[in-house]
Amino acid sequence: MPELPEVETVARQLAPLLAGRRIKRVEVLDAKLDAGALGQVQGWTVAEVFRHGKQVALKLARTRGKPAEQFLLVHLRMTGRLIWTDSTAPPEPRHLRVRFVLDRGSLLFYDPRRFGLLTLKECLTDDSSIGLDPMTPSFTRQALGGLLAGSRQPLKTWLLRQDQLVGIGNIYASEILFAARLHPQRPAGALSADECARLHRCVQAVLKLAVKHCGTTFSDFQDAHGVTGRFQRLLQVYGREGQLCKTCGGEIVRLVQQQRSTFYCPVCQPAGQ
DNA sequence: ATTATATCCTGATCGC
DNA sequence: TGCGATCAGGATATAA
Repeated sequence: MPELPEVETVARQLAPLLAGRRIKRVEVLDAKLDAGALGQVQGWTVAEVFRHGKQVALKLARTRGKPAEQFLLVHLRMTGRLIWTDSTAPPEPRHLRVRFVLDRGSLLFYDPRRFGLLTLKECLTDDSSIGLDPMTPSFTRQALGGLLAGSRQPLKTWLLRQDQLVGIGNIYASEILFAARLHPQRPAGALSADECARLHRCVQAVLKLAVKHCGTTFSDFQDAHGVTGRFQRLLQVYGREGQLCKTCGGEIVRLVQQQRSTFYCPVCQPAGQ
C-alpha cells in the first residue's frame, strides 16, 4: 500500500543512485508488463527521479543522436518494490518482474501480486485526469474547499479519489480524518469553513510527518534499500480496531466503506457537525 | 453526471 | 497438520 509518503521515500533514495546512469539492458520477466515498449529505454540515461502522484517517475534523456526525453513511470500499487543493487550477481528471482541493468548497478522491480504498472510517457503535464498534489503550494485551503464543494461522497471515500487529490490511500485517509477530528462518513461537500481548514492542515501535516519517517511499513513496503518505514509506530487509528484511542482512551472502531476498512475513534470523530 | 461495485492478483492468516 | 476460505487494497472498467 505505497501511498504518497512511501513513494516519496523511494524516489528520494533512488535519485542519487540513478542520476546519470545509463540503462544498458532491460529484462522483462512478466509478460503482463509489456516487454516490447519497455525495451526501448535501452541506451537512455536517467536524468531525474521524482514522485508523480503515487508513481515513481524517471526522467530519461537520450544521450546519443537527436536530443529527446521521455518518462518511465512506475506504479507500485499494492506490493511493488523498486530495489537498487550494486551487485552483479543474479538477483533474487522470486517475484522479480523487471530488471534494468545500468552502467553501474541494477534497478529491480519486484511485485508479488502483479498489480504494479510500468508505463512510458513523452510528457507528464498532458494528463488532466490527475488530481492536485497536496505537497505543492497550489494545495491551499481554498483549493480544497473548491474540490470538496458539491460532493456527497463520504469524506473517507473522497480522500481516496486520485482525480481530486493525489497520493492518499487507505492508511493515510484514516489517519488524516482522525487528526482532523472528522467522521469518515460525513459528506465531503458539507464541511464548515473551520472543518475544511482543519482537513487541509491535517492532510499536509500527516503526509509531511510520514515522509519524515520514511513512510509506513504495514505489510509489504520497503524502500530502495530494502529497509522498512517507521511511521507505523505513529499510527493513531489504522489497524487498531478494538484498541484504545491514544487521545481519549475510547475504543477504535472499524468500518467498511467501498469494501475497504476505515478506522476511527467515535469519541474524537463524532458523527454530528 | 455522479456514485457504486466487480475485477485483477497472490501471500498471509483463519477456522475447522 | 493440512486445506480451503477469507482478507488485504490501488485503480480501472463496468453497472446503476
